[in-house]
Parts: sequence; C-alpha cells; structure tokens
Amino acid sequence: MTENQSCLITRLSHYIELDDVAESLILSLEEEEEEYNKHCDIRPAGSSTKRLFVVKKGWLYSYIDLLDGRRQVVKIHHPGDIIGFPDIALEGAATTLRSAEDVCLCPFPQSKLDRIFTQSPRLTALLFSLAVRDQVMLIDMIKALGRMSAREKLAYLLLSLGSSMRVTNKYYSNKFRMPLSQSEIGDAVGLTNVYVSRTLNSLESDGYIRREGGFIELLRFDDLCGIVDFNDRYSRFDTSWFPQH
Amino acid sequence: MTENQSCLITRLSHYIELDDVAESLILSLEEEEEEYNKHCDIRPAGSSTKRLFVVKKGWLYSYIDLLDGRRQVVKIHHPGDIIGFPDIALEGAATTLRSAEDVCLCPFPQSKLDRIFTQSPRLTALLFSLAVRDQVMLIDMIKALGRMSAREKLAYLLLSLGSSMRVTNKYYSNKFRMPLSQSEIGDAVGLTNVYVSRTLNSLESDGYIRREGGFIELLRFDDLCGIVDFNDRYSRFDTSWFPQH
DNA sequence: CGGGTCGTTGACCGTGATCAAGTAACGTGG
DNA sequence: CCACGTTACTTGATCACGGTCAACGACCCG
Repeated sequence: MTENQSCLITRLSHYIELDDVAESLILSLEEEEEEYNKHCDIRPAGSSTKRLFVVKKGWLYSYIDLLDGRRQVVKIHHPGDIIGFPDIALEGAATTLRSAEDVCLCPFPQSKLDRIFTQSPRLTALLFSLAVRDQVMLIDMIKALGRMSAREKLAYLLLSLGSSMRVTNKYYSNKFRMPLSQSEIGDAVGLTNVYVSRTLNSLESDGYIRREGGFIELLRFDDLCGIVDFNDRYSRFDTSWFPQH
Repeated sequence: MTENQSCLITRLSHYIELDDVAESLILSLEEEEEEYNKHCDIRPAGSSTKRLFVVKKGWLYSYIDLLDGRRQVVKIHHPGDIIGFPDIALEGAATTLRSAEDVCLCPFPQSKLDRIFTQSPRLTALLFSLAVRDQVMLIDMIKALGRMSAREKLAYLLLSLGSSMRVTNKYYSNKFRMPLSQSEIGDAVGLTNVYVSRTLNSLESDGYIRREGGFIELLRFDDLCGIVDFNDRYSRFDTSWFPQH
C-alpha cells in the first residue's frame, strides 16, 4: 500500500478483489481530502446529501437533537467507514455529522453512484452490503437502548467499539483510545454524563475495564460478551452471493 | 391492476416506472405465496437469510430477545414492505420475524438479487434506496428510544404507524386498525405493557387520540407532530439520481 | 495566573418498573 | 346454555434506576 493510495480502495479491497473497472470507478469518486478540527459540525442535519465521506483519520459521530436540546448520537464513525448512505434517498440529511477529534475525510459526490450501479454490479453489491450491515448494527443499538440497563448499555457500547477496532488492528482491539467525552458517550447510549461516570467507575471497580490516559481496556472480554449477548457484526461478512463482475 | 398481479410489481411501480427488463426480473423472484396464522414465528433469528419476503396482507414485526427474556421489537412491517434486506450480508438472521395477525407473504430467494444488480441498475438503485430509507427510520427510532419520555415514545410510534398507513391510503391515515397488543407496543418502544396502558389512557384523556374497536384515531395530529418533532420518511422519496436503465 | 472543559461525588427526586388484583372479552368443550 | 381457560387491558401500591442539581478537583491552554 503506497502512501497516497485511495482510502476507499484500501478499505473496499478488504472485502473483495477489485478489478480494473471497479478501481477506476472508485478513483473517480475521490479527488478531495479535507481536514477538520475536533468538535466541528461538518455536515449539519437538513443539509445536502450530495456528498458522502470516507473516514481517513479520526473518530466522528452522527447525532440528532430533539427540540429541547436533548441529543442522541446515532452512529460512531471510525477510519475506513463510509458516511452518508442512509441519507441518499432523502432531501436533507437526517443527522448532523460531527468530529470527535481532529479528522481527515475523503468526500465524494453522490451523483457518481449511478455509474457504479451501471458499470460494476459486484461493487454495487459490496456497497449495498456495507449499508445493510450498518443497518444491523443500528438494530443492535435499538435492542440496547430499548431493553438494557445502564451497565449493559455501556458494556455493549464498549464491545462494539472494540469490535470495530479489530477490523483494522487485530491484536490491540481490547485496548483502544477513547476520544469521546462522557457526555458524548451518554448521548450515544441514552444516559446522562453523570450516570456514565458512575457506571464506568462501577464497571472498573468490578474489574471489567481499565481506564488510563485516554485509553480503555476491556479486561474480562468474554464476561462482558456474556452480559450483553454481544454479536460481532464485522466478523463473517458474506460476499459469496455477489455477482462476478 | 389485475387481481393476480405481482405484489412486488405493484409496490415498486409506486416509485419508478418499470421497463420490461425490470418487470421480468421481478416476476422471476415471485413464484410463491404463503399464509400464516397470527402469532407465528415465521423466520427465527439465526435461520437462513436466503429468503426475503414481500408483505401482501397483514402486520408483522421483527424482534430480538435478550438472554433473560426481555424483548425488543425492532421494526413493524406493513403490506407492501420488503422484509430481509438487513440480513443479506449475515450468515443468520439478526431478528425473528413474527406475524401480529393472520398474514400473507410473497417469499423470494436472495440468490436472484445478483441478477438484478447485473441487469437493471435502475431497479438496483430503487432497492438500495428502500433499504436505506428503512435505515433512516431505525435512526428515528433510536432517537425515540434513547431520549424521549414514555409519552413521546408512544406519540412517535403512533405517528410513524399513521404515516405508513398514508402510503397506501391517503384519506384514512389518521384512523387505523391496531393489531398489536399493548405488550407488543411496549416491546417496540421499550416500555412495559402496564405503562403503555397508563400512557395511552393519558394521551386519550388529553384528547390526542381515540381508541375504539381495535382502531386508533389520531385526533390532534399537528400537536402530536409538534411534541415529538416528527418527520415523515415516506413522503419525498428522491429518485431523481437513479440510473436511467 | 485565569478560564475552559471534563470527570467525580453527594443529595434528592421523578419516571417508569414491578408486583398484584381485578375486570372484560373471547373461544372452547361439556 | 354455562363452566372454564386464556389473553388483554386496567388500576393501585410500592420501589428502584437513573435523572437533576450542585459543588469540587484535575487538567489543559492562553
């Protein structure tokens, strides 16, 4: 992998082999790269859905505000993620995209998706599958928000963050940097920052996790999985049914 | 529309005009029709994802159970909906599909999706858009589950059911049959059946809704929308960017 | 220094869960 | 026709999980 290789190609070739047609299609999407400081609202809710993004560096999240200021974080984005599929059939984005730390994004225009649909069924199937896998992870989140206790919700969030770390780094997925504040964590799992603090302390004193210097380590991984019946949606991604070209 | 016309064609031609290629692709998917009694688990979680379904008659829902028996209803399916996209990249279904009443389904095999991807980019774009619109509705549900009060959650659920009624019947969408029990409603919005009962009574005595003979009528529609900042995801579905063929 | 954000801890409170009892509607088989 | 079981809904009493409000310390950066 060369230094200036497309981030999209790097990411997508994890899943399938890309032929020349697919590669050139992807390259045609990427002519830009943008940097943002932390805590920037990069694409506000209601704004145009004509640009999608590939995350090159840093964490971001998508959130919605209620009328009275309550906030719900809907999805946390990591390097390699594609941001923007849920909104493509909408006139305005449903969520606001915000950087959790300093980030680098590769934006690409939605208008060119139709060329992919037309010229590469196999790449189309991949994009489709990535979009619906996100959907399954939203379903898992719904289960957590609707029916889990505070302790279970946080265990669930940490496990799902750990599993997304594992995609790019197999060996250190149980210890990762956590750039989200406890208020942001609370907005993700439907708790207050105060109760997040209490519950994380409780998890730590029970030996489930360790926090240190902005990192979180999952100490009793299997016990945590058992508590919340965790399914890793990144492992076992079925590409066998894709068209050949 | 003839009586024995494909339910998929009926549904999809709502959104775009289907050419001969697209029509024959759709017809090739549909060679079956199945009936189920109410309260049947039709496709259990973990089972094969090789069949998808179009709902021809009746309400169903997809749910997940936690280890201790708590249950979360993830999505309520109505006539015309396509069921199964979220699971296509998974080895086993993430949710159990259950009939809320007597239903009729048109199952079709996943294996034939690749022919659509290969032969009709325009139809592919439509399926993609339908899948991601469901994703946006899950995002709305996450907002409700994470940050709304019981009263708001129920108002939200009723509004979203009303808006899905509006797709097929513009004029009676504010009064619709409600085949879900209060326990099932509770499983959908993360409340107990007891508190659903109390809250619906409260909404009724405040004049927001009326219940009568298994029907629910939304009396103060605009007030309800204001309470929860409701967005109708069925209106304004953008197909303008689709490939031509 | 000063000002900001962030995490922690304590006291108190309220929403919604839990447990329980009671009613109504329904279908079943005698 | 009634006796019976089941399921759904309601209502009351009590409880606890997590919210709210407030104060304080640690840390960072200007």
